Amino acid sequence: MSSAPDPEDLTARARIRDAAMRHFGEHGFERTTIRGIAETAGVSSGLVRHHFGSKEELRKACDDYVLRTVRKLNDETWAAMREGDLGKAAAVRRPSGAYHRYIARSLVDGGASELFDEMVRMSEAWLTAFPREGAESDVPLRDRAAIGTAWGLAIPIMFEHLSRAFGVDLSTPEGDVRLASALLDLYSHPLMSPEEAAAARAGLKGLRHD
Amino acid sequence: MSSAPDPEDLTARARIRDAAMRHFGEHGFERTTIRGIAETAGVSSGLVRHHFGSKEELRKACDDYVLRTVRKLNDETWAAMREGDLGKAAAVRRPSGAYHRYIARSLVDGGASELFDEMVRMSEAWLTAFPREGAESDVPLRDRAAIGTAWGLAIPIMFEHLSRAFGVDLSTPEGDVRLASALLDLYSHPLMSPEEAAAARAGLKGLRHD
DNA sequence: GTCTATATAATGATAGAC
DNA sequence: GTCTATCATTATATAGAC
Repeated sequence: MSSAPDPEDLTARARIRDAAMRHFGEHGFERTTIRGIAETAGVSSGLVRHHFGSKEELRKACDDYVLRTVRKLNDETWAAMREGDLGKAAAVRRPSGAYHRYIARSLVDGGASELFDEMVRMSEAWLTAFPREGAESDVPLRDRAAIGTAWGLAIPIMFEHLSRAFGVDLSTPEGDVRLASALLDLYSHPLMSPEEAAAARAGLKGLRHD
Repeated sequence: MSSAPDPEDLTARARIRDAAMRHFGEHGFERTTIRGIAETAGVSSGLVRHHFGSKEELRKACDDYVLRTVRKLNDETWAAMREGDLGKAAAVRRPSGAYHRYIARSLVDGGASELFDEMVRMSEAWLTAFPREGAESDVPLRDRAAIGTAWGLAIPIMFEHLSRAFGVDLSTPEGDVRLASALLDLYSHPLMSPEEAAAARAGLKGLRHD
């Protein structure tokens, strides 16, 4: 899916980082062992230390790499949209399984603040470039972008749960279409009528906070 | 916010479980130590073992408790809706901070499958009881309920990130209103126009899966 | 750049006294 | 029901050879 590997890749350092990302994503930071990463990367634990110093530094390297990758994907999506190639734009945005779990974990561990903030800024740019019709809301753009980002991330974060609920492995082509269809349906139809929203808003006003 | 504590609470056993939920939620399962839980609960580590046998069993007890709590909240929401008390329904649904992080972690660790599945069933019931207008979609109810559940959970899961993006602590009354307003806005306005959705759907069809 | 071997610290589990 | 003391395991970090 595009995104040629960095030149610095293919090296032992890159293999270690990729293995780390997989282990962190699958087992979480704490349960992941340097020895396990080393084994997956086909190197010794000593070499991991040599390249990254500590487990914590290794995580930072992974965070940086993910951030760079997301930026690149965003740029590619803009390019595809400028060319009017919607299919390509969708393909680029399609989440690549390798980063899914790592991002999900990282987000919940609280370590991916930079990534989240950047994605909110990206969402703001998208919402500005493609405003929905009849949009004269008093809700700040930033707020909508933030929730949009959270909703977008909810998919990779709960990927396994969603697959189970759908009854299909969403990482397969069939599952992918099912997921995209459902998302498109939800994105193009409001979940509440204007009346329901007004009623809820009114109910909100009379709310006691305890 | 309703939900009187279980009768079995107030005991050392309950204090341990509550402390465990806090520690698991804040630091994750692996990083949490039995000694730390014991200290927070004001008991010895030996007593934790006495009551729950092992760390894993303790986690299961937490999962059960959360599941029971979510069921109770759902029932209370139905009751409030039947009474037409929308404000109360909103108040009940308001996430209680104590379970937020625990649920978020649990969901990402893959341990809360039962909870997620139950919430999807609850969402199906809600979507059935309150169908949106003009709903003659070929997208299965279950699929929409699953994504709706994931979106709903995205808020507590990324609570800190959202607070940072909003520039307000969303657990405060002011933040709460900001969040609810934004959610209401997004729920009552489609993010895509029918034309955009159709174009995206068409783009999806011509997609190569690699 | 890469490896082996070791030191040190922390943890879950356990046993047994009160 | 509740506690203290101890064992066995495991992982990071380190040192140093090749």
